Amino acid sequence: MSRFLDGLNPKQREVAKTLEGPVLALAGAGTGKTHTVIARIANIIGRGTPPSNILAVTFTNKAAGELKERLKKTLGKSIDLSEMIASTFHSLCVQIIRRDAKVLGYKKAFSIADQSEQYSIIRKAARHVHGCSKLKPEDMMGEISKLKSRGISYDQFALRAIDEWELSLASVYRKYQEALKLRNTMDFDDLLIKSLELLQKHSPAREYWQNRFKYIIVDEFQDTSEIQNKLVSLLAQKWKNICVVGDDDQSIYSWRGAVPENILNFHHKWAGAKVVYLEENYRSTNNILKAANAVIGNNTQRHQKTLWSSLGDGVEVRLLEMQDQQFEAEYIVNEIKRRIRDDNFKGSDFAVIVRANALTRTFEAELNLEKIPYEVIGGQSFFDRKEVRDILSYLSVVDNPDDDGSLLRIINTPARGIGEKTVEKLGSWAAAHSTNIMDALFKASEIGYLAPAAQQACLGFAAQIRRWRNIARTPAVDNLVETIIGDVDYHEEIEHLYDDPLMRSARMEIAYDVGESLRQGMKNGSMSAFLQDAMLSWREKSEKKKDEESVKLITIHSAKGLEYPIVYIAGVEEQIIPHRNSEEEGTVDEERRLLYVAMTRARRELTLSRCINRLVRGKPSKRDPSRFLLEIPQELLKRESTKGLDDDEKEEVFASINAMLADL
DNA sequence: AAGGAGATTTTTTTT
DNA sequence: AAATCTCCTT
Repeated sequence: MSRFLDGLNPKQREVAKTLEGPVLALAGAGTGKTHTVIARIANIIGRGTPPSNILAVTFTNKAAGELKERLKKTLGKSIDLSEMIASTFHSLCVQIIRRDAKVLGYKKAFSIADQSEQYSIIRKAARHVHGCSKLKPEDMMGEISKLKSRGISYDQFALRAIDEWELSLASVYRKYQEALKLRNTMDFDDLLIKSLELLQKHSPAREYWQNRFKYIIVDEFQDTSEIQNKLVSLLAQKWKNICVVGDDDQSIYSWRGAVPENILNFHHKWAGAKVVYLEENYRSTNNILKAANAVIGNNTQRHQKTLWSSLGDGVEVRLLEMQDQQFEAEYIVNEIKRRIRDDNFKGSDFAVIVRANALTRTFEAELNLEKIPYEVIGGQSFFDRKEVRDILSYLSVVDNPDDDGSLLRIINTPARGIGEKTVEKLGSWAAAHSTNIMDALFKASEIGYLAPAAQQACLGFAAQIRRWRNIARTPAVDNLVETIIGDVDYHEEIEHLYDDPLMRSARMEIAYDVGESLRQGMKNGSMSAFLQDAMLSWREKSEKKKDEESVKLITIHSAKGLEYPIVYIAGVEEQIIPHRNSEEEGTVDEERRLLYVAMTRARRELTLSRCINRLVRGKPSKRDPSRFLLEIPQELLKRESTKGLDDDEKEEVFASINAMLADL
């Protein structure tokens, strides 16, 4: 018996030791899923399989990194895991595509379009399609993305379009794809589609990857899309050693094309699959589980699972009923502060979980005020900052000349006399000569209808780009970011944007940080790889490692898979959860799962909170408690309230709570 | 071309 | 409330 199976319960052991053939592990929240997966992989390697023959697909790149870390600890330093692929579907696909980009008709230095670029392409495409110019690009993008995640091409969609609108959409879809192709760019969906296409049509690629992956593990299988399922099925076709792990109760990404049917039907698709239920929860106390089970029990379409734990009942689940969001934040932050100071807790023991990013604002303000270190996970962050985006666009322009999107972003940032009119002319010239905007920029002198001053500006910028491109081929690429910042006088842009000198230096710092990441990235890959990687994991990369002790502010979606000793779920109100856009039949179930996911993050203490009044987009509004609160047996909830108090009374309540806590 | 006032709209969630 | 867009002036 392998030593890696020690300390697993019988069910977990079943998953970790059944290496041959398909395995489905239905693992409830907190049932030691990751632990089991690690034991399984360690077991595979322990029996002599080289790590390069293993593929572990996780939901985020961060999870992939942690998986490898923990595996390294389990196996010891002597085992080299660098050839084992642990990544998201999207990162895996980038690797598959990069190896055979030419076969697919892309250049190796392809770019990956982020959401804002997707929107801008859609907007442009829709302008010329009858009836679409008024529609919101977000809505169209959503529809198109859904089609793509089901593997439906624009041709297929056009053929079965049932009305005018669908025909128009098909046309936008087509234009969108063509524009991406011209830019040598793929969007997130394309990464999956093109990989699948490659594997289906190009047998050398298929054989290479099928041979390579003798053992495949897919985590969070409930959140895979149709195309992801197809992809992984194809990859596993040769050896059929596929182990999927997931929990239908935690399926919260249907809006991104996830189909829970993948996990519900796995054992039909893979005949003879071993199905294992993991139900013993090692994370939460029974009071928390009882409340969570009560909520999720209201969903009908699910694998019946009942989590239980041997950790005892623990303290009661609380429900705070607060006057407004200001009270809510003060009450919770005050409590956190007190308990850090008096009860020997660290900030990192606490998480405030919310349905939507915007709800973290009040908490941020309050935590700032109380000088408690905190961290917003997800949200707006490093790679989303203008400075980072700008610099990455410069690099992308150097790396992929077809990337019109990035070029347009920085063509006049900082201002260099290439204004709107000029850009428009460059665009039409490029279109007329069926080339990219970069080409137009370089050939500005041939464009007669360009103003002389504009021509000069274009040629000047083109010369700079040429220079950077030469540098990119030399070891001096390590300092390319600094060179660019100097050449374009990016300081000017920053000075222009911010008046506060402190802010200015902070912003410049951010820009230079990209230089550091580039240096790191160049150590083990090309600039293309660095940029592609940045696009796929910018959220995770943005987390500053400084504050291990900080309170976490986090959305439910980002909190999936994580756990915290003490959890507050703020804003448990109608319109928020279930969200106002998800009140139709069928979508409420997913909202319920969201609350379930949030509740099951808690290890020791769980506090739900709702407000009576809340400012919604600047307007005060009366709030109703979430319908899900009524699904929790009331005797499980301990209520605390600041309903209808004025400021003085509020102070009193806080004081008495503090006194009470001090006594404990 | 660039800046600013005023109007308008809005992510729910993320690879 | 905040971010984005429109239109207007310089």
